Amino acid sequence: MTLPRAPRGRPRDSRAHQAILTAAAELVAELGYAATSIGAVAARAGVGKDTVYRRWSGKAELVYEAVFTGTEAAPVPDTGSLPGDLTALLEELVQEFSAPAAAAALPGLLADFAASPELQARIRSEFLAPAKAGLVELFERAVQRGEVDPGLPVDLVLDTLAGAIFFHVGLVGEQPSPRLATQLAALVGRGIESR
Amino acid sequence: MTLPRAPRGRPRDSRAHQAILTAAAELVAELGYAATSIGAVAARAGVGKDTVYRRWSGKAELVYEAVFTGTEAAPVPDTGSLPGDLTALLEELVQEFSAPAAAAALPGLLADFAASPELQARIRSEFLAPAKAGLVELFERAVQRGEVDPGLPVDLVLDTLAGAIFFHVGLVGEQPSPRLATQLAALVGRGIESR
Amino acid sequence: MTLPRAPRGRPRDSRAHQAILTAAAELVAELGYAATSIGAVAARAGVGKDTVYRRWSGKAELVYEAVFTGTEAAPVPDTGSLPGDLTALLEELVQEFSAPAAAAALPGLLADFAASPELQARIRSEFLAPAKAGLVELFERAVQRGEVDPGLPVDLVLDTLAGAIFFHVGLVGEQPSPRLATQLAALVGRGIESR
Amino acid sequence: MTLPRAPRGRPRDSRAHQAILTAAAELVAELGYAATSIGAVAARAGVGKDTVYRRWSGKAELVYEAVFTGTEAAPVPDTGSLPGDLTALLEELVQEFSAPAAAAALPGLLADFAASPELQARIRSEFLAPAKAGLVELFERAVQRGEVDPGLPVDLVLDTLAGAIFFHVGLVGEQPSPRLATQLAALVGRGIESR
DNA sequence: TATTAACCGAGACGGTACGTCCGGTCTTGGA
DNA sequence: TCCAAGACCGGACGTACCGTCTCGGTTAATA
Repeated sequence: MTLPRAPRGRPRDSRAHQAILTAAAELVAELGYAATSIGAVAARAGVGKDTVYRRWSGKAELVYEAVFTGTEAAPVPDTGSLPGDLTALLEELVQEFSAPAAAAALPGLLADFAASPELQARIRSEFLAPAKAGLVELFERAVQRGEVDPGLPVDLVLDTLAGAIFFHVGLVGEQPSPRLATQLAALVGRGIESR
Repeated sequence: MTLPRAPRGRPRDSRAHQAILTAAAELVAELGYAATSIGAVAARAGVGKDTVYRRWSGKAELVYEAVFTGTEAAPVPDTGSLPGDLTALLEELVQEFSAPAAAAALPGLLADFAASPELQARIRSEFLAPAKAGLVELFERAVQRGEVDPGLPVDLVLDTLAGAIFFHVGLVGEQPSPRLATQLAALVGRGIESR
Repeated sequence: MTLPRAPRGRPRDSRAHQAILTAAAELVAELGYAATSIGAVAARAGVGKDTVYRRWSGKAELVYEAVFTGTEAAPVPDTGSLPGDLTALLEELVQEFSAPAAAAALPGLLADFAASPELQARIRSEFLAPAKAGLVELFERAVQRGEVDPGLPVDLVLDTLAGAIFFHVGLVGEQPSPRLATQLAALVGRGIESR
Repeated sequence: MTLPRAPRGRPRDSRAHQAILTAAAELVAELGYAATSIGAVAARAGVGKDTVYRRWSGKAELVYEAVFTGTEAAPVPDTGSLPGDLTALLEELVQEFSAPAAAAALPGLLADFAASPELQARIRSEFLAPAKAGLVELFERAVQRGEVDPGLPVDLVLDTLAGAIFFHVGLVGEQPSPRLATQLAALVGRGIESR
């Protein structure tokens, strides 16, 4: 157990914290991920570079938190049918991935995460694990309704959904078609339904 | 018509060209994409930096050619059935994406390509367009056999297949399961077959 | 009035400052001015290149300070006679110009200074102006003793003395004859004395 | 003995020779010595770089010939008196040194010559030796007229005259005062006359 | 109330890579 | 053998960031 470690000295300034996140999200949206530097984020936030490094280990962690942690974890959709649930889930995912800052950050972010085992583990546990849990819940209900068979390769389905959207958003660079979620839900939904 | 533009002056040395590509592929496999610098590639190839910049505009273009252009364009599979064709196609794709240098390069490469409109266009026309053409051919045969309906969203299927594999390879960082191609072919194959 | 401009942030490291100057002087003496690069100076000083560029705008300014600013401004000689004063002044000047680092640096330094209006102004105000002031003082005493007439072209005399020594040292490249100062003092001294 | 070595193959193109010299003089006058590169000279002359290197060993030799060899060796002045001869000689020297291309080239040229023993020797033998010969001739006449004593340190006088003008032209960067030659002739003339 | 520890902004630190430029050489096809 | 063109290797340039460190100064909780 880690003791709570009663904090001594001056406590961290939460306004600085927020200012850094805001500055990071803005700069990523304006300049892109690669052209966003820690120094520039600190300068825009009116903060020293150390104040950034004291809280985040690097650009990837900072931008990840700035861009993807604002989103409230939406409840797992429950529309009563697998296609409906999938469509709802994907619409959410599409929306999250195609927000300006997110779309600008995603490819670079993924590259930095992929290059570091520690970050890879973090992304798996903090981003993919909850998503997988939601997907599992959704599938369990579909199994009970007889729509899919148990034993689905959930990881594969998750990689497929996320990968499809990422590839589309990352390599097109424009707002994704509004039908993307529907089409993808249909494609994958039929791919996994029982027969 | 593009004029042949009679070449003048000393022609470019094809051994230098090849040495650079080899050095780039090796360094990416050894150090990863981010830690590979143009200067280091030039040094290992025994070449001046200018000789690299004369041929490629930057790291992304160079590594892309070094890692993905060696592969011979395999013929579109024709096994007689949609699932067979898809599986064959995906096995090829999985193999190409999970070669050591390719797996090490992919995330960073995709990030750099996504960050530049010019490179984005190149990847679309040189990598995705041929793949789409192959997929179209494959689907046309499946339509004639009655396995799928005409009017498939081929782009979406392509993004789905490539995205799924990329996401899997990029975020796991290990050799992909040998069943990946089969499972994905089954998933997507069933998703698009006519009924 | 220049505001004191309260310094903020980490102060500059005076050991780095000194190490750079020492390294620059050594390299100029060893390799010559042209073969001395900022990068090599930084490396020998154990310092990043930025640390050099933060203090000096280029090689000329750095080497000038490294080679000519160590010298204490010697007091204007006062031997009681014009020939004595001139000889003493010139012996000092010869000694300063023919120190190994100075002799190696002078021609290149002069070339770089001559090529830039800003540097030209600096050399005029920081090097020539004090020398001229000393010469004026020396001449004023000689005028009072009746040795020279007032209204001497001091600038011309200064250019003549410095130019003669520079030309000799720069184009011979060896230790100047010990009689150089004496001979030159005699030549110019007689040239300006009143009759 | 070196044989005349009957030339074989295509003879050198003398128009190229002249075009290179002209281009070099122009570029030095326009951009200064340091900013003039062999490549740029070749390009402006419409010539390959090798054609330059085939005739000159480097920038210093080329610019020296381009800037200082056009001048016809003026005859040694013979006005009948030492002051007159000196003034005439110096007016010529001032004019030669302060021509636009010469003034722009001199400091850099001197630096490159000083940095190389071979070039130093060339400048001594090709530039200073003839000048010294002229000075000797001039002084011999003055000795016969009883104006100066034999045994003058001719080298020192030459360094003084040339150094004074060089220092003045190089560090002022403007057209020298028209009185420069007169003043300097008076100064040095009185310095060496017999009494 | 005084001490102390962690915070803060600023900016210098040693390093590394960038992409450009030039030097001097070499290699084409053609004159 | 020369020529124009231009590629070759090497190396310096000056800039930008990285992540760390060092200032003077601030802000609480502890003693």
